[in-house]
Formats: sequence, C-alpha cells, structure tokens
Amino acid sequence: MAHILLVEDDSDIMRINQSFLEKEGYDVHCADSVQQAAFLLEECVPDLVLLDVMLPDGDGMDFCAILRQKTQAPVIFLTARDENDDVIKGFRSGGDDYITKPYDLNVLKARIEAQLRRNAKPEAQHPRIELPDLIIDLFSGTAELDGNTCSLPQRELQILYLLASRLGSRISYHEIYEKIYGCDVEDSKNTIRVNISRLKKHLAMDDMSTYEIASTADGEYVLRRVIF
Amino acid sequence: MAHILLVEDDSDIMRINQSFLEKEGYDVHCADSVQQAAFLLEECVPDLVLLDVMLPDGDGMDFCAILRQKTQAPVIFLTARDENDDVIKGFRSGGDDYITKPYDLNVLKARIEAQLRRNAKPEAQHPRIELPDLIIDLFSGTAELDGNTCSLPQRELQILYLLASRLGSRISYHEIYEKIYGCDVEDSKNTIRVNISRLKKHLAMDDMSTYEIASTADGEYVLRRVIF
DNA sequence: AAACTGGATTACAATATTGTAACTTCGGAG
DNA sequence: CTCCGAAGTTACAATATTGTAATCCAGTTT
Repeated sequence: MAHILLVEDDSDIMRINQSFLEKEGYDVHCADSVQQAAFLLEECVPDLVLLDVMLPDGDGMDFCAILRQKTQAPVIFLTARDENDDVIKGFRSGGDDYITKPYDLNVLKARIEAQLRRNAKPEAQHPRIELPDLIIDLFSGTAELDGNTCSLPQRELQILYLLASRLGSRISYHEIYEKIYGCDVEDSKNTIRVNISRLKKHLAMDDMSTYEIASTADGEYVLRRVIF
Repeated sequence: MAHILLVEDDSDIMRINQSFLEKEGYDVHCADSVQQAAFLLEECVPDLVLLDVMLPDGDGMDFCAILRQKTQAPVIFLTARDENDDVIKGFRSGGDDYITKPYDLNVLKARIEAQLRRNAKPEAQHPRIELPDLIIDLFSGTAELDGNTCSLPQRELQILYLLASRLGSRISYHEIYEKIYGCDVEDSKNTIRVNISRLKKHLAMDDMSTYEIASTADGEYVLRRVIF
C-alpha cells in the first residue's frame, strides 16, 4: 500500500523498476526530472523516494533538500557512482540508503522494506486510564464501566479522568474546577455537583457497580473501588 | 492539609496526639473504637491512618482489612507491644509503619510525613502531543497552533490528533473515519472533509501557519510542517 | 467558452452539551 | 414532629456540535 516516488531519467530502468515495484504491491509514481518530481510532491506525499543522483535538470542530492521540507520519508539513492566520496555525500545530503547500479531487484525490495519498517511510525496508542473494570479513553471520549462502554460529554469525562487518576484519594471540587476551567469561581460547587450527577447516570453507576463516587463532608470527592 | 484518622482508645494519648497534629497543620479526625472509626470512614476518607492495635471493640489489625476496602491510605500502627511477632503481624496485616509507645511526637511527625510523601500519587500528566508550535491536549480538548490556543470540538480534535500523531504521513479518510467512528461507511469522505475544513477555520490555519493540512489526489490527508 | 469534475466551504436542522436555578431528599437539630 | 441545610437530582434555556446537503470554486475536458 505504500506510495513510492521513483525519480529516474533512464526510461528503461524506470520501466523495469516501476513494473517490479507495482508487482510487489507498491503504489509507484514516476518522475524523470527534478522538476517533475517536485511537481508530483505537491499532489502526493510519498512514503519512500527512490532517487537517481544524476538527472537532466539537476542533482538528486539537491532535490533531497526540497523533499525534506515536505516529508521525512526515507530516500534511497540509486546511482552508478560508487566512489566512497559519492556515497558519503549521498548520506550527508540526507539520504537513508545508497544503492549502486546495477543492482538486484530483490535486494532493492529488501532495502525498501527495511526503510519502510524502520520509518514506520509507531501507532499512537490512545491515552487512557485502565483500571480493573474501568477504562477511560480520552481520544474516543468514552468510558467503560463493568464492561459497559458509553460515550461521555467532555465535562463528565474530565471529571471522571481526574477522579480516576487519583483513585481512592480525595479531590476538592475547587481543584476539579480549577483543573478543568483553569480558574476557580464562586459557585464551582454546584457545577461540579451537577456534572458528577450526570456522570453517574451516564455510567449507570449504582449500588451494583464496581466503583462509586463518594463525597466527604467538606466538599471533596473520591472515586473508590468497591469490594463486596 | 492532609486528613489523618486517629484511632486510639486512651483519651489522654488521643488528646496529646490530636493537638500536636493539628498544630502541625493536619486535619485530624478521631475515633476511640473500631466502630466509630468505621463510621468516620464513611464520611471522610483519610490520607493516612494512625491506628492503635488494642481497641475496646476489636483488633486494630482487623480494622485494616475494612479500611483497605475504602482506601489505599497508609496505616501506621501505634502500640505498646514491641514483640517482633507483633511488629511482623502488623506489617503483614497491611500496615505501612509500626511505632511503639512511648514515642517522640516529632518522630511520629517525621514518620507521618514519610508515609504521605511516599504515598503521594504522581500528578497524572495530561496526554498530549507536543510538536514545535503545535500542542494538542486531549484532556482539555484544546490545540495550540503558533502560540494561539483554541478549544476544539471532539471530532476536529480527533482528526487533528490522528494527523499529528503521524506528522508528514498520509492517512486516508477511510482510516480517519474508521478510527473515530469505529466503522467505515459509504460517504465518510464528506464528513471528514467538512470537519477538516472546520478544523482549519478553528485553528485559524492559513498560509502563515507553521502547519498545513494537505490532501492528496486519492483521498488522503497529511499534516505537514511548513518551512519557509 | 461551456460543461464538468471533485475538493473545499457554507448552510441548515437535528441533537447534544452545559451552566444556572429550581426542586427533592435526607439526616440531624431544635 | 418540624425545620434547616447541604447534597443530589431534575428542568430549562442558551450554545455548541455535527452529519447532510447545497453551494462555491479552480482546473480540465469537451
């Protein structure tokens, strides 16, 4: 599924590479000049770039700089020049690999896969609080209590998140309000009270639930795990 | 500010401890029996418990079990029994410290502080993505672009979060929709389009911004850092 | 030049969110 | 027993959110 930008001025080599890569399942976009490559960049950011060093209208290494403004996609230089100095220059200009012609197509494939693998961004794991029988997911805006998932409005989710992040400890409504609204006001108490009430109802939190929200005499709240 | 539950049946010792601890700035609740202590637990969860082992209506160590159902607050046993077996039994029953009478009040204070310190829950740091000039905070539901903070509706925040978690990589609207709604549908494209449009407007994202949301020809989006 | 295509934006209506205020409960004090 | 007060719940009205559909707009194609 990955998109590869292939920049190569030799039409025979381009054709061979393109058909091979497409056969391997890649989505290949081709350019035979720096200009055309820059143009393609505008409409499709590739996951990887195969770059010939010598192009009719410029140096592939110079193109690297342009490319880097658009993406961190790995660049593999393809060139006949195998002098150490050239290789070094290639890497120094921002390349991630350097393959000298002629090369084996399966080696090319392996190097491409290696680059994509290394470059693969780790899936951003959703920020969540996971307690036994209570999961709070800030990305999806949902909470799961005793296996029952429900979507919560922001305010209720924020309160639950704060309570859960301090399971068993008291938090004053002042602090909750302050954390959510950035400042405290005169009757923050009522607002928090109402939203906690709504939260309980949304979560269907009752005597049978594994957790309870208790309030102390002096305006503080605690989320507690109830053990029967 | 911490709440301490003091359970002690000797009224003299209780009075001395209570006045000392209150002078030190603690909020002290007293009980002279297991029953009363259990009752106080209902209305105020303490941050720490000072527990005499021998009480008129039961053993302090048994009370520990009841206590643990309500809170993970540290328990310090206060007792005249200094046999190794007693000490071991105290810790085994869930105690966090064990002080034998008579004790120095300042030692008591030091031990209390140590317990509260160790038990202090680390502030839950908000889950957020921080890029240069772009911060996305899922807890507060806000994004800050180029120093300009604004609150975003859930859908826009989710999209921005997904894009930012893969800065520079393409994501298809299919994938965005799938990640947000849990399934894909026929015209997910329009929904995502509209919300991205709203997102740009909310963020005041324009030619001058450090980031842009670009779309490729085949229905994919990329968040890119723009370098001038 | 007219028609067309497909993305971007705007309009709109149904729904959801949320602070405030009114109301209900319930335990303790008088 | 009644009254009081505080916590919990419900009602309500002003806003905000959001999917759908209509409109706009810039390139192409005919």
